[in-house]
Amino acid sequence: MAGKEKDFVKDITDMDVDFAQWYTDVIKKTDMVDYSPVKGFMVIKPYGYALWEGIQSYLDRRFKETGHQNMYFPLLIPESLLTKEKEHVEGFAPEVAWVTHGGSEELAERLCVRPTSETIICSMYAKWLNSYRELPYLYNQWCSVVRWEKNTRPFLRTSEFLWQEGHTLHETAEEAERETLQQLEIYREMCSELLAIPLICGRKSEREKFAGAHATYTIEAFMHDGKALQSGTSHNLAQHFTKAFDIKYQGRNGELEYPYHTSWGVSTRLIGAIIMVHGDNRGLVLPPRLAPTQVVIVPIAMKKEGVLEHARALRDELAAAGIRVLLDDSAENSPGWKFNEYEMKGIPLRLEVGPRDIEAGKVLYSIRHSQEKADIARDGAAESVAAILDRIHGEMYSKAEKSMQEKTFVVENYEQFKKIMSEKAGIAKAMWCGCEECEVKVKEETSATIRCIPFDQEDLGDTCPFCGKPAKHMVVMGKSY
RNA sequence: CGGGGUGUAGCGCAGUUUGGUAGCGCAUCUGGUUUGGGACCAGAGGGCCGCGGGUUCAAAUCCUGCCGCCCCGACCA
Repeated sequence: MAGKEKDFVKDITDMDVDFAQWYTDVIKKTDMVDYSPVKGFMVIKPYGYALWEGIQSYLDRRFKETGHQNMYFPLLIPESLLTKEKEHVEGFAPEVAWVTHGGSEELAERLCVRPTSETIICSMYAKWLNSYRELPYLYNQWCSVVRWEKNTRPFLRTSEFLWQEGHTLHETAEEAERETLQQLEIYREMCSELLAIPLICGRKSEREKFAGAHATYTIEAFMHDGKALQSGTSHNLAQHFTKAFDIKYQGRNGELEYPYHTSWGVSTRLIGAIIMVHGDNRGLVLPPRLAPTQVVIVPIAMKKEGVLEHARALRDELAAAGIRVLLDDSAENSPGWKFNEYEMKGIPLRLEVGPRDIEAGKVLYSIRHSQEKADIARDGAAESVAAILDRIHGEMYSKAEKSMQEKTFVVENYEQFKKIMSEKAGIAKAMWCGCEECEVKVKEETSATIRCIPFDQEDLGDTCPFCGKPAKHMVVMGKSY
């Protein structure tokens, strides 16, 4: 870059100089969110919300294909319900918002704004479930939850966030475990197929698991700066809540039984992952299958005869082929301005048509993530564009995967691990003894945590590099958001 | 809750040290010329200088109390 004029506008902080500021610049400049009058509560504007809608429509289809139905449970939960499962209330109490008054009258029992809905849902399930014939219960809800966070950042951690939470009941422990893993797999496929984000999937340590869970499984994504982002979780809750809430049914043998329970969710945090995995110094880079606009057409020298007509015909042809296309024929801004604007907004593919291209029977294209520029024939443009979009998805996934590999290292000893964690974040693969003291010590000294015990185990040695005891599992560690 | 920063036009900022007519860039509006990497000319509109006290002939500027927001930690999707 030295001595060479940048061909884009420098309104965005360099991501390698100040990644946090880069992130804030990107979401503000691309008009995805705005700060509201209440700290930690954000307005999600159309461009940000459209991404959530894309995620919703993919997942909603997958949930329904696997037999789940949507329901809606109330926003407010009586305190007496929240406190029924001991570990759960201890985990969530510090960050719960309370409703204490109705109008000017103080309530006899205060009500919490749901931080998650296990308790209210279990109280209803207890009322409804009678027989094994009704199982499994396969329900999901799309809603928002509130957790009074101390440190908030748009999408990554906000006091209110949008999510979906699935809550299912099953006859057997095996069936519940299968459901838990099946939903995690749907999340993994969503990240891979829709968001072009590679993941490390696995189980959370006892210390990191959900408050009240028997086992928590996670999809961990890794951001440009090397930090991990827990991007979705699926919990096997066993009978912890069903016993606490006295959910019983008459089983096949006539006895009263407690069902096995799962819950799983992803949130608008995924939007933060998209930004921080794919973004660059020009701004946002959106994966083509999710991008609200996949292709933008910028006409050049619009007033020259035939240019606009040509551009409109091209747009109509692409739209008819099912491509989400925008023709920017506004006269207010120059082509250069439009190039920068749509690159900042992360539109995967740009087409340019001007008098020269029309004469040559060609269309110029520019790929957002790679800056690749070339041309395609005007005839059959829709097919070519569809093929390019498909190629972009694969390239973006590979690029993210490569970047993940570059950040990954094997922990040989604690000193080396400490050194790497203090210099930069990274994805550390290590053997681990399985004891919590070791985990806590590493966290206190380096702020890195066990992100998960990956399903894909590797044998890296016999001893835990942190304490020297015999190793039990291979774990992935790192700093996280 | 600790540490750092910041608050002036819709947005981004200068002005505060040393008190004296509230400014710049972008955006907006009008008219015209332009268009292959953020075009140009001419004109116009827009302010409780975060809020409350105080000092002073005079406060964006000095003193004082409060509040908001951002970033970094501890806690968490």
